[in-house]
Amino acid sequence: MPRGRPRQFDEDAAINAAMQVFWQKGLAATSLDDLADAMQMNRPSIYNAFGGKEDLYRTSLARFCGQLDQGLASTMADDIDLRTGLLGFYEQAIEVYCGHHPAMGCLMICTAPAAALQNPEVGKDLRQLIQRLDQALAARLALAQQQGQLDPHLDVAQTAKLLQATLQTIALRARAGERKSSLRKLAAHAVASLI
Amino acid sequence: MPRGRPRQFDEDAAINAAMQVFWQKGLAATSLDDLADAMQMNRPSIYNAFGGKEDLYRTSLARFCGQLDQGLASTMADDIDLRTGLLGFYEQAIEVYCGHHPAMGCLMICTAPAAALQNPEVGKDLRQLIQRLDQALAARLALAQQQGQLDPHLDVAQTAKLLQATLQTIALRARAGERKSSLRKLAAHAVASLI
DNA sequence: TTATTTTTGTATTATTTCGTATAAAATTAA
DNA sequence: TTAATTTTATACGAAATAATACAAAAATAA
Repeated sequence: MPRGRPRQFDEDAAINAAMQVFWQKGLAATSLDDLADAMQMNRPSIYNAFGGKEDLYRTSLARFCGQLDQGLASTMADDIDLRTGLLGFYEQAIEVYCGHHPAMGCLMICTAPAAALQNPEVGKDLRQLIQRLDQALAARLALAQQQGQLDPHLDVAQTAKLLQATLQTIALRARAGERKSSLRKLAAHAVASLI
Repeated sequence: MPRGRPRQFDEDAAINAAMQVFWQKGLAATSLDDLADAMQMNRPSIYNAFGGKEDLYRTSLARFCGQLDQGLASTMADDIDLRTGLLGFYEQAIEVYCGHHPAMGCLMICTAPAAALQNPEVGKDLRQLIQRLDQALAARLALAQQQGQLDPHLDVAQTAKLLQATLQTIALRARAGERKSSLRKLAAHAVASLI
């Protein structure tokens, strides 16, 4: 047990609350007062527990992408058919991206690019997350190729990038108001035409 | 000739200056002081000539996308081979997206989504611009199909969306620091695998 | 010349936002 | 019980921002 006065907030719940605000408003348009309201904390407590606004944004980003990662790992496990798994991954993403009214798309894809130049650390996060997803998808494609479930001449690295492009367009279109049904059709067409 | 004191600023140059600022910082992180500095105008003149910040952002957005439109029309004219034209369009976009240091990607794709929920008019602009590009690409694909230059079974509407997805991922990756050479490879692979 | 119109530039006011200072509160360690 | 530690909550001050008021400037129209 730590020594001082116990915290009154739950760290997970607080980060989740912050994440919702950032997801809706982006980094720049979110004030610490907005965060304090949503997190039910006062500003000094936020500074003390999480650092400044950018730190908290990056923490939220990491959590959001961690959840997507989990979705990727569960739907696209090596023992699940590649195409089935991919469609499941997109389906899960669509549910997240369209899970609010209005739909908010993806925290990373829809809000981090705007902040990336003003906040170089965010830019670095964005770059790394894109790279990681490219690599994860390429690795899964390479396995399928090895197992003879994929055209052996397919360029897995480039195809992985186009599969991520599909995820990105789903995120953007969701935030722009496109319907789930339309996004599902798009995902299906991407899988069918790319691999 | 209008009656009063003549304007000291050039409207086109002023909008271009504003566009540069929005392109780098996004809507929310840009203040009217930033704009006044870049446009070499004082704030009351900006309000008078262009309305508030959101109006000026939408004006910048329209101009930016108008320029991309021109690029699309010139590179993908009906009398130019579809694949050649598409590659030319992507090449042109890459030059624009990577034309600064650091690269800024696309004003629309990289900054409008973050602002879309707070500023419904921006959301509407985003939605319409995405739709227009889908339609323009689909129309060009349909023509090529009619001329026997494309698999007649290809779903032109869905393929158009994936071609736009390619443009979007190029924009995002450019802003995240990916190199021109890498983006060119991606564009080439997309064209080769999608149509 | 005089009146009218529009832009310009300075100034002003109110609001937001950030970051921190400070003291009280609540816990553990000694 | 006392000291030490950490969080909480209020408050404060500095800076940024928005939006407008107002008078001077520069043009045209009569």
